[in-house]
Amino acid sequence: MEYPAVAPARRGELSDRRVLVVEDDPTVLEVASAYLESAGYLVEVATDGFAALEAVAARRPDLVVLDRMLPGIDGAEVCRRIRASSTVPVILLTAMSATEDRIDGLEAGADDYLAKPFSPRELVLRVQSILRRSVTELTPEAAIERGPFALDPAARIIRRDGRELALSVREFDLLAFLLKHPRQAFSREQLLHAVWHWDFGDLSTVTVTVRRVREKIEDDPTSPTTLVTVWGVGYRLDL
Amino acid sequence: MEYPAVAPARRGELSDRRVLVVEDDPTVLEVASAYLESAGYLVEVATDGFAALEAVAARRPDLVVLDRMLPGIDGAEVCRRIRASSTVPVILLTAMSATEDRIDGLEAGADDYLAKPFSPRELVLRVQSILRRSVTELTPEAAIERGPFALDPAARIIRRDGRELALSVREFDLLAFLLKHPRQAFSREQLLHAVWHWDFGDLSTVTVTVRRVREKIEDDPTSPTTLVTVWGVGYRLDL
DNA sequence: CGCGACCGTCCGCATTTCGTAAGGTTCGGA
DNA sequence: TCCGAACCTTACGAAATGCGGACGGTCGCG
Repeated sequence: MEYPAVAPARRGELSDRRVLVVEDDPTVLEVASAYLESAGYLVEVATDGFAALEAVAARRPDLVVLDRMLPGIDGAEVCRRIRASSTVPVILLTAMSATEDRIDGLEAGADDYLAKPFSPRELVLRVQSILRRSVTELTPEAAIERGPFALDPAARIIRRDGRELALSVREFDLLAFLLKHPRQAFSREQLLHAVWHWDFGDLSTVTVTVRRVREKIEDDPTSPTTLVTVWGVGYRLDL
Repeated sequence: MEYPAVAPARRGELSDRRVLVVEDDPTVLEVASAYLESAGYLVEVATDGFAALEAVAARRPDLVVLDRMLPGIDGAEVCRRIRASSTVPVILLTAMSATEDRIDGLEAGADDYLAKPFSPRELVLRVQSILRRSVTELTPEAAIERGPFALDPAARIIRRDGRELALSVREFDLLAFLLKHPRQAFSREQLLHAVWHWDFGDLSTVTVTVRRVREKIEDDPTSPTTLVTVWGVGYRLDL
């Protein structure tokens, strides 16, 4: 079996957490964003301190990756101002591993640090580690009600006509994704990427999981009316 | 005395927080108090274990800084007794940086520890870090009534259908947390962080405590209907 | 100093999950 | 009608997951 370049988010944590990356170096920004996205996060970016503060207020990310050295306001100062109005976890990227910076960072209220140059994998690991534990700071995902289906992401429950469906982790994640994007056709590759966070792999994995979901939501699984096949393309959820 | 170069408390946030410092060495006590006060905390002091226990009960501080070496009762022992009746965060001052002490401290229920001789700056930083982290849990806790359960955080009592449950400290903390966040699925790791205040550790600790709580709240603990398992994810309290 | 409560850890077992493969079926174009 | 590709169905088995039981260490109390 083949593995993606970065460890995928853990099961049950595939929810679309938003991470704000604040970095003025385009190269670093590009690399960090790519790795975080491939780990399943929605990445938003800002290239200076003011934009960062605006983004935190407006977009309410679940976590902030913040460069210590920024044009305009200093990173630690940005961190302090974020702290003045928010408890969002902050990972500070420091130029050196000097204790001076570390103390400043602690003082500014950062939750973790990473000395540059840093490994993008390690960044992903730290982000995952913090988000895995966080409970209260996370913005709760909104419940969705569409057609006969009701999705409660926090409880990890999907109901159909009020009855709770007995779904496994994969089945839940797949159906939840489709419920968030109804009436839209997705290829197997797209689903493998969006739900499994795999960059490559056996596409029949998707086929079989679709089959299993159908078994639980279709009145007649042999002729689906809700999770339909789009021939030559993939699948679509009709409501 | 030279005045500490620590960031002052932000207005409206850290003010009014009461920190109890338990330390028999007058010099250390003086220095620590000065730094904490200049950081905006209201500092109260105790010079031995008995006075500390009394102060915790009577003054209900928001955080306790506790020397490991005390005349009379041992610091770790004081910590344990505090834990028996309170969830107030405790920072333990250990004489040496030996891992031995650290383990003892964690076992006694301390939230953090600091090796002596310590930098007063760092002490302030740790205090800030912990109080910021638990700001929501420190706000005066209101009684909650949900379904058949009634939670009285101040008295540390949980009733079910009016009958008081005989819960141990850990069991109480876990059930209380779940009662505060009903119908929401939590991973073991989240629970370990939110209830145990551990950033690492054996996840089976959570599993076992869940089992013990089930024994006391479920009609049939072998097929739970209230504290249910979310397969591949964790646990959820349904009411 | 023994007894029980508490609590973290560990082990064996049962169950569930899920990727993979293999063979059958359907679809659409020529 | 024929054919290949796309899709479906089923089954298998390794791995993951959860659970009960038990053990040992610590602490409180008589």
